[in-house]
Amino acid sequence: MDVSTVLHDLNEAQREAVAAPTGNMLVLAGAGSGKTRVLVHRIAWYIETDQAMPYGILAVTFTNKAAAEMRGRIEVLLKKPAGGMWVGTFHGIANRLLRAHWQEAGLPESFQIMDNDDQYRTVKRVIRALELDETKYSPRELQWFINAQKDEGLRPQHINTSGDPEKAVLVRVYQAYQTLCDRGGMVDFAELLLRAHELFRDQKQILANYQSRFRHILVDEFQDTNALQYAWLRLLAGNGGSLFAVGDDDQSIYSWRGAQVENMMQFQRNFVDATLIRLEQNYRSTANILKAANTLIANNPSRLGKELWTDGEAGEKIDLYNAYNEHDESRFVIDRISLSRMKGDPYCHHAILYRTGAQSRIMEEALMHAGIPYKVFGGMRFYERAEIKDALAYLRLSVFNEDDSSFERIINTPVRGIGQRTLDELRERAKRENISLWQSALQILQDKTLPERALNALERFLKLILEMGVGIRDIHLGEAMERVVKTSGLIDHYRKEKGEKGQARIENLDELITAASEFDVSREEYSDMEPMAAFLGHAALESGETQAEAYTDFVSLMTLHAAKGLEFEDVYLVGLEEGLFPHQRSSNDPVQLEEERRLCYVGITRARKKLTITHAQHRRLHGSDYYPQASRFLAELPANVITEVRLGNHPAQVLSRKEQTSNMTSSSNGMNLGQRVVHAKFGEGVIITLEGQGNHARVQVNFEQAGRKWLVMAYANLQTAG
DNA sequence: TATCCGACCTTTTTT
DNA sequence: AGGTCGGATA
Repeated sequence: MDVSTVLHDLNEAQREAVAAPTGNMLVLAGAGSGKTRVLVHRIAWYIETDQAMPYGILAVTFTNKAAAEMRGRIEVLLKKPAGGMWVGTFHGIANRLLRAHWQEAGLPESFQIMDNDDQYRTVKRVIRALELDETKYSPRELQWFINAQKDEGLRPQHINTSGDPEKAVLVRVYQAYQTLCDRGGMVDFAELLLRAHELFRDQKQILANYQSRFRHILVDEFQDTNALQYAWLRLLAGNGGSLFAVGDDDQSIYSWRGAQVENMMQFQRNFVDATLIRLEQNYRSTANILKAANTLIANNPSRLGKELWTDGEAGEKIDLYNAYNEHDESRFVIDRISLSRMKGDPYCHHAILYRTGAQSRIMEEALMHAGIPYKVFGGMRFYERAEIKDALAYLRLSVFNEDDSSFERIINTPVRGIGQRTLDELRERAKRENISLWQSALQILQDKTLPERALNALERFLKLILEMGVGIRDIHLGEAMERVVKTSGLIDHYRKEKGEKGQARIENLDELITAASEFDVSREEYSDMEPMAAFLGHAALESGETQAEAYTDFVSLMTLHAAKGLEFEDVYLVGLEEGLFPHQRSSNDPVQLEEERRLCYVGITRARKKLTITHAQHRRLHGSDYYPQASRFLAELPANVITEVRLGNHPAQVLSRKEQTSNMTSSSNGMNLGQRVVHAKFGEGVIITLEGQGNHARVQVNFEQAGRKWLVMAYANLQTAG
């Protein structure tokens, strides 16, 4: 292939980035500016100009999907497989490193990867073992705490509790959790990164080897990197390497899970020779859509700065519809989609994007009612399903008896008469003797410290696992999986579950057997792993992308977060209301508010041809009524690219009588939702929530001056106003 | 020991 | 409103 092919079809800024001399570079790539294209072409450029072999290139992404796409596009461009090149997620690459250097990393050879759910259960076990009050120390929060520490690269001993007894407890849980993980050879997601970082930091020889191998490192979505990922990259890049980082600070929407946009600013300080290139020409959206996006995001004070432009058409204006309520909103959206479809646009050109997952239901109902095919993205993934995790736990336990978390998961699934008493005894002894649950069970069987019944049940369980494990490492993965599913009793167990759910679970178990038989252990990235470890790692790290079946036409429904990186002809951005978007929990903090705005920016820039925004005057949420104000983001959009949609027939007339009456009903106190009231101290406001009856009735009022207050009707002495 | 009921909570999600 | 989780109950 000719080098010119690599530079062909690129704009000036893209070409500059692709053909820049080897060195550190930060590419500020706006939405739709050909970010992946630049990454892929940069790699091809290295190879075609003989600056690098595929063997010397490392490309890192955040999702498996992005990694797969990148690899695919590179191979298309090079017209050959890119053997020897590492393309993967941070976690996938960390896993690969740790499998190859498990000894130096201080891990057992076949360490297990825990997913979120495994981690949650383990944290919970630790809290119980430490006899802490679960209501005071919630497992969720502790899990979050532990991950936040790891994301910062902190081990328990590094954390300064500075005499804070509360924090000391958190650290104690972290410590106990880590001890438990280490004993069972369990590695959580953050631990993968932490160990990979420590490996490079502490093993100079290993680091030197990889530094001399990967002279060319490329990172996608750089704005999403956390402290640890960036530190790891810096170690690997060292002084002589070249780090090509592509990102967009305006699309940083994951700070709440540790991503640090500051890494982009930091990059230029850490790599003083680094060049900065901006990709601002947009190939996706119309000029009107870009104008809206640019104007909105300009309200964020802390940006690197960038303005998208296109040489394409202005396009249609953005439609804005103020719905009567959420049903009217969904009806409006679905009517529009039907109309568009009649004009010849397939359903798959349409996406409905929302802030919170709870908003999908109303849309789904309306779509179902209208008989429009749709798909909700971002539900439970294949390998996260209970039945799949059960089967994998059997597999793990049969291979590695000491795996406590698998033991806990399946000891009584299906129910086999092993109850709380037995479990307590098992845990108690395991803790006392500092042994695994399996060993604890063996001892109990020997000492007969439980009633006959329980002992029998326990013995049957151990025998089952032992028999299951005979020679299981030596047979094909598919056969192993089949044996596990067939002998575990899971099929019968799930057959008893009523409804279609049980049937679906059994089908999933069948699919798991298929997945195991078809799993390709010969892939290059698994070269340092045993087949079983490779498969289990795959199950944890690639929890089964919710992939659309090919050749089917459907409307896509997803959260704004899930929409990042995607594009659609027609985008419906729904629920643009204060409290919902920006979300209540972000509205009080300027930093979080900026992130909400970036989220809105992401949403707007998903649209190619047409953007429609909706908000409702009245919305039922978590069982109570809200009369939200329009989102502040609407006021930040330029008026000259917006068309306010007024329907010929007023929405209220479309409502059924039942809906009208239910919405008009006033409470027993003569107060209505949305009613303006006066309070002696707080002044004027609007009732936004009504709860309870008579003397117990409480209202939430949004006061113009004093903000939101909860008041008890019996004491508040509210007067109606306006 | 298994099942049922009610209290509680409710942003975003990848690995 | 709807799902989850833990405790109470049969």
